[in-house]
Amino acid sequence: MTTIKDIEPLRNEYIPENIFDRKTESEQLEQALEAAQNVHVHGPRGTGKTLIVKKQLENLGTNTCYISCQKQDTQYKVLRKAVNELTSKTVGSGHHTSELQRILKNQIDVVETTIVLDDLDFLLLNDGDDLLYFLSRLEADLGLILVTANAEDLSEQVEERTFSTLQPQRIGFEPYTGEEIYEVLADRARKSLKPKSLRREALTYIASSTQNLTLALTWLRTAAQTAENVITETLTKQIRQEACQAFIDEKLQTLSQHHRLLYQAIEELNDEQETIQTGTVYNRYKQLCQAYNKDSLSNRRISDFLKHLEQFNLISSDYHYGGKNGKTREITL
DNA sequence: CATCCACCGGAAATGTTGGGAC
DNA sequence: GTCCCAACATTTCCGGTGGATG
Repeated sequence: MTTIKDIEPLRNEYIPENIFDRKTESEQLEQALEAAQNVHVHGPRGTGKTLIVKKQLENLGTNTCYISCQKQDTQYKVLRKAVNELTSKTVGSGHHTSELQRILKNQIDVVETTIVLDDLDFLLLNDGDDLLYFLSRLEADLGLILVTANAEDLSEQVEERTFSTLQPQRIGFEPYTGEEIYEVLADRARKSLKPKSLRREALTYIASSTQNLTLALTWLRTAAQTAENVITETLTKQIRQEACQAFIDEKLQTLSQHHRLLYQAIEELNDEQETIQTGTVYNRYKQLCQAYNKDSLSNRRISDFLKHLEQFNLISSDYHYGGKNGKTREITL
């Protein structure tokens, strides 16, 4: 016995035919693109940025290219991906960045193009704004959609001259309200679940518990997979932890094993003590590496990895220098 | 007020991988 | 193969940082 008719609409990657929420933002985006303006889309995680942007791409008359900077976190990788997607050429590694720049430029000169850089935070953090500078210098029909979850004001992260050339129009995404979450969940549930397999209160409970649509969907999906034949409020309450865990696992999956060990170290310490400092985290991480027979990375490197976890909202940290406290308090979210 | 703690984060150094030309 | 050259991941080095401590 199962409640699921078609799991697809409950997946995070699913792009529905019709999107009835985020109307204002969609229209803003559409207008900006029609006006050949660059756009900076900003908002917390799980507010539908990626979905809206992808949906807009479908309706665009130009050559388009979607790049997630979570994976493509250097100028070279982004260029390579763009070249591979936009042109007939395929390039591997071992080339000059300038060579890829030239290929891309030639392509864009000929065909009107729109490039999305999703999760641009990661690229900026890892590789600076060299790529943006290059893109801003192209005198061609290139539309840029820059998506960030953390960098609220791009002018602070990007060099003055680059920013002033790009002049991106900023479109802000606010967190979903409980009603909006409810609406979306209900819509997805209609498409994916068998009739009468879902209690209204279950949805209400999820919708009132989180503003993050990705988490809400993961939660509903977990519930659907667990339920015997009907998803009740009680069940959704019961599997809350499990759903959160699934949500976290999904995020960690895109990162390296060292990130996962690091996260595990923080989790363990979080159960044991109140405040956690970087040093103790690093020591625990090293122990875990030993237990799993893995070589550990240096603390300098781990410091960067902690930033990655922060970017994903997996941990939050208070930075304070000096005193007898070094730097961080990590709290699982 | 000087000193120290315990880490931050930039920059250079090192090691690894893959590409193209010969 | 071999040589040289990039990109990239990671390490090494080192100059801060500012409240706590004496």
